[in-house]
Amino acid sequence: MRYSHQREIISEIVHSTNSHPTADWVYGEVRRYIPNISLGTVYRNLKQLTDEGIIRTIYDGAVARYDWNRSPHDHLKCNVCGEMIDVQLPNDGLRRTVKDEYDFEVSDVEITLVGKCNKHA
Amino acid sequence: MRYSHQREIISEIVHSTNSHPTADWVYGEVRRYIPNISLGTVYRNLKQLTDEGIIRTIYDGAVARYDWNRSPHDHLKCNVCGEMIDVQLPNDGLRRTVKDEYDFEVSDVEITLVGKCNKHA
DNA sequence: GAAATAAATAGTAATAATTCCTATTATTAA
DNA sequence: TTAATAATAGGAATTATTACTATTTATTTC
Ligand SMILES: [Mn+2]
Ligand SMILES: [Mn+2]
Ligand SMILES: [Zn+2]
Ligand SMILES: [Zn+2]
Repeated sequence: MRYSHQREIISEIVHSTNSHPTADWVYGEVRRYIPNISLGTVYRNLKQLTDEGIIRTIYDGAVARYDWNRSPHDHLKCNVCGEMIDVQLPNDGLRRTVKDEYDFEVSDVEITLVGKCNKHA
Repeated sequence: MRYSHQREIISEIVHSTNSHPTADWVYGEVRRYIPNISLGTVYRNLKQLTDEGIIRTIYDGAVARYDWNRSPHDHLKCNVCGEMIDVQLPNDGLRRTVKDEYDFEVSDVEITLVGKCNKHA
């Protein structure tokens, strides 16, 4: 994977926010710097960055969102303001439970708690 | 919501399997009983059944799957055979953690553990 | 530093999943 | 039975994403 200006900007933009942006939002931001970039280029690079482990892809319902935070963590999703908040929840218990009770070898834990964030009383 | 034959069959089909089927799979099955049913009807009814609380909609990556099991539960997803297995994991700890540490009011807990099921040694 | 090589791009077409639209049909209440 | 209207089939539209291709650009070689 050789250097490209567009990938560099895309990576910087994803790294600049905690909002877990969608491809479309990233596209809008990149255009401020590269007005004629194509949406396909944004998608291709977001995928490449994910494959290289530079960012993470997460799913919010049916749409993909991108996350600069690669360390294992979970999310709180506020269904009032839509915000996705990073949290680190203990999951050793869960891992052990499924290993013991279901003989299931866990490689990845995905936890999303949906509800109301503290901005709404 | 008044009675419809198509909705009845769709509901029965979702209730007949533990496989968390996609809309397309349900469509294929319903056609064995109602050959000229339309895919739109399948989607509309799956949504209505979800809204009425008769089934649940869950997301596996970007595609919706449907689940007859309405009681709160979690999923193990085997990335070898693709199976989604129902499990009940304790989450009181998680709820309390986010309530205390983030002042976040949880209404729904979504946990998916990805890995390898016991069918693969 | 120019030429050769091939990865990356812009622009656009294609696909997949899902929703919307509308004339017709079927369910239910009177 | 009839009237009111929810639901349907069939197809068009939408949304998110991927694929295609001629051209551009980064990197390597001389
Ligand atoms: Mn995150
Ligand atoms: Mn389930
Ligand atoms: Zn909020
Ligand atoms: Zn398996």
